[in-house]
Amino acid sequence: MRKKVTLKQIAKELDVSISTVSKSLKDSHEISEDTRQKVQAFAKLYNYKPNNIALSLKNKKTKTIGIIIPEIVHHFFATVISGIEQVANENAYNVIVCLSDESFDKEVINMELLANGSTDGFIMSLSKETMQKKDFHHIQEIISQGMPVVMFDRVTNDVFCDKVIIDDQLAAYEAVQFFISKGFKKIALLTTVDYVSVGKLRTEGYLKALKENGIEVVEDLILKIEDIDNCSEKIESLLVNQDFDALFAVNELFAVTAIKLANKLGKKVPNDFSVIGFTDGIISQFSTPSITTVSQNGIKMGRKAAKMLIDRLEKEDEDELYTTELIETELVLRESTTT
Amino acid sequence: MRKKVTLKQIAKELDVSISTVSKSLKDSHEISEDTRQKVQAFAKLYNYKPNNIALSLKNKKTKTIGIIIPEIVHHFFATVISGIEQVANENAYNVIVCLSDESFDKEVINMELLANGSTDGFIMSLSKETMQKKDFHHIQEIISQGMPVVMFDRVTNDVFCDKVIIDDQLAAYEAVQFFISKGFKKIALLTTVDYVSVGKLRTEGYLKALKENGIEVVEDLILKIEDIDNCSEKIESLLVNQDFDALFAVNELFAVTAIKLANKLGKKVPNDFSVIGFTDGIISQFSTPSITTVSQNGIKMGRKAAKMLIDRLEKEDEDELYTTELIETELVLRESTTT
DNA sequence: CGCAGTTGCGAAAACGTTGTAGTGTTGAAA
DNA sequence: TTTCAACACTACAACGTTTTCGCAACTGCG
Repeated sequence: MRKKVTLKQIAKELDVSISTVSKSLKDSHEISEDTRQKVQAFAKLYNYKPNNIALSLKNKKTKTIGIIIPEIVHHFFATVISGIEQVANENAYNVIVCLSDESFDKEVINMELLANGSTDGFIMSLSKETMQKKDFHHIQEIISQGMPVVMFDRVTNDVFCDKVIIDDQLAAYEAVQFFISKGFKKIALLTTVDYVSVGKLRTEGYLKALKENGIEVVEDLILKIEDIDNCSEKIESLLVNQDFDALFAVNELFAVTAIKLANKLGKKVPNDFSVIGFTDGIISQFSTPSITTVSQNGIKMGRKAAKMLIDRLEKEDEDELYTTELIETELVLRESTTT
Repeated sequence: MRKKVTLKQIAKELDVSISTVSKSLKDSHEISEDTRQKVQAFAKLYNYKPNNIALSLKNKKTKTIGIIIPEIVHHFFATVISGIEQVANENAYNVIVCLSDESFDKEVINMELLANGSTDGFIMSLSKETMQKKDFHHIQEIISQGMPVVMFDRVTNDVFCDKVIIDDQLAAYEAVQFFISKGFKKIALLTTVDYVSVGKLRTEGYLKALKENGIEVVEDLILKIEDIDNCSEKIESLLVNQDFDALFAVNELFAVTAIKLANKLGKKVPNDFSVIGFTDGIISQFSTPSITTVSQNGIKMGRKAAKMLIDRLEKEDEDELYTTELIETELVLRESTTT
């Protein structure tokens, strides 16, 4: 076994000082051509690479970004990580990923762990439990220590920091407008409970579109779902008991579940009713019929978040001007809507 | 802004030595009750947490696992990460993720970067390019430096290290056996080019099942696809020109694509032919019809890999006995096969 | 020959932590 | 009165790196 070689060992071997070795490798003019070449040759031979940990300690910089997300087995979050990783890589940063599993405690523990020197900053999306508790002390604490934080997608107004979101309300509004432009008036909504910020905003967009077009809001057409894993029954009862010609779902799981249940009940999408989902994931692309959806560009979101964080890290003067960037969405037309 | 407090600062503030502070916080019996309490109270007040980087440097351990995978926007890899993360968390390890993007160079760069002190070991799945080039020097190098590596899914026999794989050949064999037990004799295969180890093994399982049952191998029923993004044409020509009553695909994308194209051509699954895919991902669950598939338990695979790595890290005596663990697969029956 | 300037290198501090090896004071036993 | 242990604490080295400062030896100039 050939352990990693250090400056000290090279120095000893060549009978020079550590400083000389370090300077030689950095092509310092203080060192004679002769010595420089000798050291460099030796270093190359033994494949010397400086120890990152030592560098981090010395420079008080880790060149590492901490990512805290609720789940990784979720296409949207995976794409965001992918985007972050791209920009991180371009800027010689590493990415360390922690999962909160939608748990407040895990979110706190992970952040505190990483904040103790392991990362230079954070990019995060709040866990459900955190949003419900509205407890953001752990984040405030980290920001107050001078460590930059960028929040994306699931954000809160209670914390001042940079944010990257899509304009959820506008996106939902446009989706519903699309329905209305097709002549649909009875539009159902499948959404989440209100503490999920994005669900709430999308609901607002839905309501706004109806109001602006003078369409009455029918409460029975709005289904707020708490538990995503057991949503079938509720959706089925909506399908059975209500009459509508279009359905807007705030995520793709709701959309595909509704379509599957409709099939079971002998209704056909889009013939009996049209469907628009949210988040352009695998499901929307590959289900039959494929689902028209509000595409939320995760890659772009990740890239933007990473850019914001790195900008702040590399900029010396810390201006307190936090910004919130909006990532544009796009309605991707597929088979679940009539043309 | 309240910067992180260090031992030195506490020592200065309380007018004691750094050692005293360190020992007080560790409840050393060398320190008087009085001093201990004073220090601990102060540390708590200022929310002292030891600096991970300094600890890493001192202990020559980072408590961090490096993960190198080809892609994160891929449900299977996401589940593996999830599994790794679970075990890592249980053992107070962190997880640092790097993406090779299926590129050899990125794989090398990322590994070398992380190997310079950032991680204690690696869990990785080879990039396509690496498998094609059969160049594993970067991995050998890291292992020879005494850093443990665990490979999963896309592995190679050319590197000696711990491995976690599914029995690809057996799994494919069983899937094809299932078809044969249903009376199907004309079984098509959608597979990858041979340098992708899993594709090759699954192909072998297919061939073995046919042979054992005395079924002639028809080359025209076997389609080896190079480029996953442009597979439609080739699959379509298979569907049009060949006649078969069952189709086995080595991943779910091939499976769903075949089903969609069949639909377009007026053929129905499973009425006209049955389909079995590989990898129990989102697509298989939510496509219509949902797809019978060989379930590859990513979580379990990740957990196992993490356990193997951590075991090796925590065990002092390094035995050179590398093992290869097999994760069992399961045929999940859904709508794409006749019952 | 004397002085300043250059060249080539080394010593040491710093980053934050831990643990070993002292050090000085007190009290009790011989 | 001496000796020794116990106590409570401090100094220092070490992990691997970078960088500032200092110190020789040599060069060139007057």
